[in-house]
Amino acid sequence: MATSTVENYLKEILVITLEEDVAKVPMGQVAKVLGVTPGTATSMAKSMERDGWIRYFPRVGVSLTKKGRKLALSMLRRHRLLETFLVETLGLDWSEIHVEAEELEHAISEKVLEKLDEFLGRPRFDPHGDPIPSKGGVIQQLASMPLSEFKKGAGVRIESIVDQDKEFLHFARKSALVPGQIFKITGKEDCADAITLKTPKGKILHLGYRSAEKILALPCEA
Amino acid sequence: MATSTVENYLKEILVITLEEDVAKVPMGQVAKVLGVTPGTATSMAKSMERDGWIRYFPRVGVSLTKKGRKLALSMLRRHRLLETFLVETLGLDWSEIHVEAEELEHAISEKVLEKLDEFLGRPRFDPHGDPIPSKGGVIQQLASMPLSEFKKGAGVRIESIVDQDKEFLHFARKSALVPGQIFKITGKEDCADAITLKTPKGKILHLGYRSAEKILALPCEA
DNA sequence: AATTATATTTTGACTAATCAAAATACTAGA
DNA sequence: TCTAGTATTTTGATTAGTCAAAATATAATT
Repeated sequence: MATSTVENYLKEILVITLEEDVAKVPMGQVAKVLGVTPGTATSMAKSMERDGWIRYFPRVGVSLTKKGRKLALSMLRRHRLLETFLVETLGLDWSEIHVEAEELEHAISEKVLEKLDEFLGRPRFDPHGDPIPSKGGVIQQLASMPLSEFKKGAGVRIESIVDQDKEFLHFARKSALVPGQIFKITGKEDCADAITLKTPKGKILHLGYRSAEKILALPCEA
Repeated sequence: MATSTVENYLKEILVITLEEDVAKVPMGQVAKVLGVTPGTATSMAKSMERDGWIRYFPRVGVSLTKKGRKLALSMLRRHRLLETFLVETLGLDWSEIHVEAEELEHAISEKVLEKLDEFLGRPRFDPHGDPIPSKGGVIQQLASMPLSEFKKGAGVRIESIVDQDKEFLHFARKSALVPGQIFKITGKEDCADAITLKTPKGKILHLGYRSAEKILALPCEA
């Protein structure tokens, strides 16, 4: 039914809606995340509205219809299950899986996906720590927030890394900034825009705000 | 470089070349296996010649260039490794894997494929019994022939089923007509176009020539 | 050899997805 | 409120892949 281009648009619109908790995503942003010119995004928006995937509000933005959200969630499920497979089963590097899953998600059928899910033991989170939508399209929303927004002294558990940049992911992993890892925020200096973290084992880590904003965490007992 | 449409054309042209051992594949046949009109096949042939994938001889047919053959072999490798994965690892039904692999083969990268190959233990044959081309593009050619061409009394080992029809594959499996299975040809009646097979365990099976032609086998001690 | 049948190619048209660049609408600052 | 800047939409063009149907070439039969 939908082409893989349409699937990509839907998925990205969903991700923005979830991450920023907005109702309508402006065309500029759509164009940016999809790597196309704004004009292209506009014309896609029109044809996707014609086909009932989204609602298009000229000069404002787009939102998903029920049908569109359903497919978008299914794409997100595919993407995250595939990432899990690539890491867990095939042992690919954490920094490589995004691009690979991006391709495979359009080619894998529901049937194969279910078998894969079963094979992986029905995981609920992907290697980045992001929740995998259920088959029925339910996605667990966590109240995580960027590391930069926690107060000094807080205990945090890393939830996910909101950046697909290869180098940054590499750095993150080397620094133990991986989902599940627990830290205590031992220092926070607004003027110097620096945050200091400490693992339970006593290892110390310094981060700038720019980086700290890309790391989502949940409060937890440190 | 190549679109997945081009990849499909190349793979099908290769398969025909291997199976029928011909140098040039006529456009009608290309159109048929790819499920497009003859006109489409012709125009694709021209653009693929322009891009150096094939040689096009008007009113005669097409053949693969070195570059085209290389990619075609790589597609065949992907296809067959994926089929192996779908059966061995995910436990999909033998009759379903062709269509699934057909999609996935265009989306899987060399890197992921190598990891998959390793994970599967570098298999040399797919579930149909067809040889999997090596990474370097070498494909083992076996001197198998259709069941219908063996003489009465001959021992045979099923090599592969040359048919992707779901129903036929289903029937074949139910009748133990699977790669590796050994039979003895206990009867052959040209007029009635019937062949009788017997398993080492004594089970008896009757086949018409139409079906026997679709089953490739190697001679072996029964 | 003439005619018929079959295979192949041409032609003209269409859809999806894209870009560049011009036109337009909105927003925020002076 | 007027203006300058930014975001969005239009316009016109391009490429890949496809079809239907007409035109043409080749092969087969009488």
